[in-house]
Amino acid sequence: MPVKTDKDNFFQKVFSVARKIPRGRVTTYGAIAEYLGAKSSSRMVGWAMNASGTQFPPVPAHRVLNRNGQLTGKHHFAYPEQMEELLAAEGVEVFNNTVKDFKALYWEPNTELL
DNA sequence: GCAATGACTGGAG
DNA sequence: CCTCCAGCCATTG
Repeated sequence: MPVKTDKDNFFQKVFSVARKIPRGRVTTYGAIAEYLGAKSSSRMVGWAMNASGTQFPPVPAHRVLNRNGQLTGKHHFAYPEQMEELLAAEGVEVFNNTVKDFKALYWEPNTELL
């Protein structure tokens, strides 16, 4: 398919998948990285999310957590509380920087999206 | 071009 | 689920 957008293609791919995360569900950086075919670049996913705040439409980065279901990136939002607020607004309970029943809310793009 | 950094992950204890 | 160790790779200085 005609893509050849630019070097920021990696970021766009991350944003594209992140926006497909259903409301009230969460996923991990590794899941997105794996879906992109670069599971080894899970760190880059996090880096891409760093630019999510500058992208439009806004990317639900609050639905992206680490493998433990922890809100590792909460500090990168406008304010740390925002991540919990957004998750709570979607019915996701957060306790001590960790999503409650994270395992049950876990959403894998390559499995449920397709 | 090398060194340091990071919103990470998997395995082992 | 928690902690420690080592690997991975794009971005930045």
